[in-house]
This record gives sequence, structure tokens and C-alpha cells, in this order.
Amino acid sequence: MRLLLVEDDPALGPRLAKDLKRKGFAVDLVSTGIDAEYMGDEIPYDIVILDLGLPDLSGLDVLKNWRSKGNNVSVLILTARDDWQERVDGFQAGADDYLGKPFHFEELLERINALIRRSHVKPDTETSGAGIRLDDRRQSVINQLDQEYSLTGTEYRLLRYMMLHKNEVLSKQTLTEHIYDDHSDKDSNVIEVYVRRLRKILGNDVIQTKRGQGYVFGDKL
Amino acid sequence: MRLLLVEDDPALGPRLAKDLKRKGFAVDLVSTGIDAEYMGDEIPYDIVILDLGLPDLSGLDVLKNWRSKGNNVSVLILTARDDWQERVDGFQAGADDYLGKPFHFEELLERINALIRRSHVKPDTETSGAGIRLDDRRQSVINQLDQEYSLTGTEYRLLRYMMLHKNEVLSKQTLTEHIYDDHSDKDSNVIEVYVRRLRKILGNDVIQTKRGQGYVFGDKL
DNA sequence: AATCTGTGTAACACTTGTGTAACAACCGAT
DNA sequence: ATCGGTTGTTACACAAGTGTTACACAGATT
Repeated sequence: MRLLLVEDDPALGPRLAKDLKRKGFAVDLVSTGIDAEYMGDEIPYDIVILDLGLPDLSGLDVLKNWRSKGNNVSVLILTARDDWQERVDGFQAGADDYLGKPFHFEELLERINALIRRSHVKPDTETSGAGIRLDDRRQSVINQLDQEYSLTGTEYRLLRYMMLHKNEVLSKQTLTEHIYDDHSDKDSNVIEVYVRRLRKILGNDVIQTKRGQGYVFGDKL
Repeated sequence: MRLLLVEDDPALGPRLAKDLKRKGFAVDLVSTGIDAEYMGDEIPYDIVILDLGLPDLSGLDVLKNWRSKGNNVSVLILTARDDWQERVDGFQAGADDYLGKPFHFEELLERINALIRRSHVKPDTETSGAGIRLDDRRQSVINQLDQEYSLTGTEYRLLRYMMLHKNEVLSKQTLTEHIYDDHSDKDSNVIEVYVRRLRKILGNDVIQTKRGQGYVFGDKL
């Protein structure tokens, strides 16, 4: 899951970014509204955490600009001033959720996960499928034989993204974009290598190859 | 689906072309207005993606010229300058849709698919027919017996085109033109070979031969 | 410091999609 | 019936795309 964190507090920003990375997100951190708007335009984030108190543009303006361009990314607003009117403004500008500072990291995390689940819900999406269950808290996976494996960070990020987009052809480039934060995707076979590692854990049936197009997580044909 | 991409940005153009090809389009990329107009005159595209900021002619002029010649191809306008007046001008010149840069590839794709569906709508068209359902997300097909088959790139492109033009006689040349981007269609039996492969998957009834004229996808006579 | 673990790269082996070619079967007209 | 052209069928070669393994490096852990 690729996440944009917009936070200008020099203490809070990096710390949050680090914690989120540890939880398996690919995090880009920016501290100004202009940067935020630019990044959101350029990169297909899965979610944006947006602080309202920014030095240049207001976070609300950034959000409004995105929405007017048709960018429907999930946005969670973060702000110190927790008053009622502002909350309404935030939702009217197109925010999906709202969290006042100070907050507990766990609560932020839960809200992020809720938003991601909601936005990916086609009919039925959960982090299970094809006999596989993903345990988000432990970053581990349980295969068809009820064997539990602990996943490394990258394995987890890849599998999670694929499971949230099951039965969809995902190109290697798309996967790269959502799993890494910068990573100039030149000619690398990382995805292939990690797909192999996942198949070794989950069995070969769970991820199909669409030659020339990408990979599909889902039940066998 | 054969698509003309008119884009002079040397970074964006090739990347977009590649992504679109991966999604099953036959893409011709040109970077000048003169080339664009010529290609649009010569080749029956299913859709044109037209950047307005070109070095020679304006994209708007290209579009106006096409329309004045009676070329009604679907045109999606793409431009960096996202202002209101220009949008109006674009629609007045005969554009079918409009997308401001920067944009997310997914959004472009959705708009393209919407345009294609819209322009092919006879009474009822969806990507189903004759007991066959095409799953665009997985690029696979489900036959009358509910068996799912994974299609290769070329199989998918051919079947998709035929299904969007069901109950229409499609000559081998027409099919070639809409499935391949260049492909000097000398004497090749590619289409015959792929029709055979599709029939092997779907059964023989689904695609009829019109001797000397072409093939028809649709329910049996 | 020494070790371990996760990560990504590089090299090579392998598989598959693709289009061509050759031939067989078919159709429709004479 | 026969003939000529069109289409069906199969097998094959090639290239591009993937799979697989081993390894080097870096950061964390001890």
C-alpha cells in the first residue's frame, strides 16, 4: 500500500513515516501543500494522510483541488484544531475520515486500514482468498493447509496488495509502484523474485502468470 | 481496439503507449499534429487520445479538421492546461471527453473504456454474447459450460473486438487493422489461426465463417 | 565485532505466445 | 464431378517473457 503523508511538524512527520513503514506501507512524506498536491497528481496512492496546518496552501485546498480534478484517492485528515466546523468543512471538501491530534498511533492505523478496506471493496474483498488468510497484525499468512508462515516486509506488502486486488491482472510496474516508495523501476526482476518466494510459501496455484501482462491472485482457472 | 495516441512529451508518450498495449490496445504513437491528422485520415481507429500541446498544429485544429471531413472517431482530449475555457473549446470542437494532466492511468483507462462502450452501443452491447462472458479484469473468458479459460494477449484482443461488434461481418483485414498496430497485412493466415484457437476454447458455434467476406461473432443462425 | 536476516541483482535455464508454413478439407461455381 | 480459391488444422521456430538459483550487500541483532 502506497501512502502519502502530508505533515509539516518536523518531529511528528518522520516518526509517523517510520512507524507506518514498519507496518508495511510504502510511505512518501512531504511537508508542504504544493508538494502534496504535486505528488498526489503524479502517483496513484492508496491513501493520503493530510495535515491541515501547512505553511503554504491549506490542506483543505489541496484536497479540493484534487477532487476537482477527479482524483478520488482516500484521504484521512489530521489536524490539531479539533473543532466541529472544520470537521464539516473537511468532509465537504471530500475527506473520507478525520482524526484530531493528539491521537494514538493504533487508532490512526485502524482508521487507515478501515479506509483501505472500504475503498477496495468491490463486492467482497477481504484479505482472504484462494484458501489463504492474511494476518495483518502479525504480518503472517496461513495457507490452505493451516500452516502459518511469517512474512518479511516486502513479501507482506506484495501479497497484501495482490489480495486486495484479487482477480485482477496487475502489471509488474503497477505492483512496483504500490510496494515501493520511490524506486525508479528500471529493469529489475524484483517482482518476479518475490512472486517466486510467495509461491514457495503458498503453493503455485495461488498466483497465476499472465504472460506479457502481469500476475493475478485468485482461485485457479 | 486500435488506438491513436497523440502526445509529444518524449517521456510520457512511450510510457503511456506501453501501458495501453499491456491493457490490450493496439497503439500507434505520433508526436505531431500533421502526423496525427494523417494517421487519423488513413486508419479507422476505435479511439484517439489527443494532446493539445503539440509543436506544429494545435490538437484542436486537428480535431476540427477531422470533424469537418466527417471523421467521427471518439476523441479524448488530454492537456496540461486545465482551464475551463479550453474545456469548452474542446467539446465544441467535437471532443468526446476531456482529461487534464496530470492524471492517473487508471482514470484514463476507465474513460477510454467508457468511450469505447458508448460508441459501440447498438441496443445492448456488453462484453457478453452467445453464452460467452469476457472478464476484462482477468483477461479471461467463461464459456457456455461455465468453464473459465485464460486468454493470451492476442486471443483477448481478437475476441474483445469481435464481441463488441457481434452479429457483424468482420473481414480479416478489418480484424487485422484493429488488433495489430502496424502489421503490413500481406499474405498471412494469422486471423484464421487465432479464430481456430478461439473456437477451440469457445466451441465452434460462436464464430461463423462468411466465406469470402469474413467472420461473425454471435448466436447461430 | 560477529552474525543473521532481509533485500535486490545478476546470470542462466526454461516456458510460452506468436506468427509462418505446409498441407488438408471445404465450398461454390462452372 | 472437377477445379480454383478460400478456410481449417497442425506442427514448428523463434524471441520475448518468466522462473530459478546463488550471491553480495546493508542494516539489525547479539
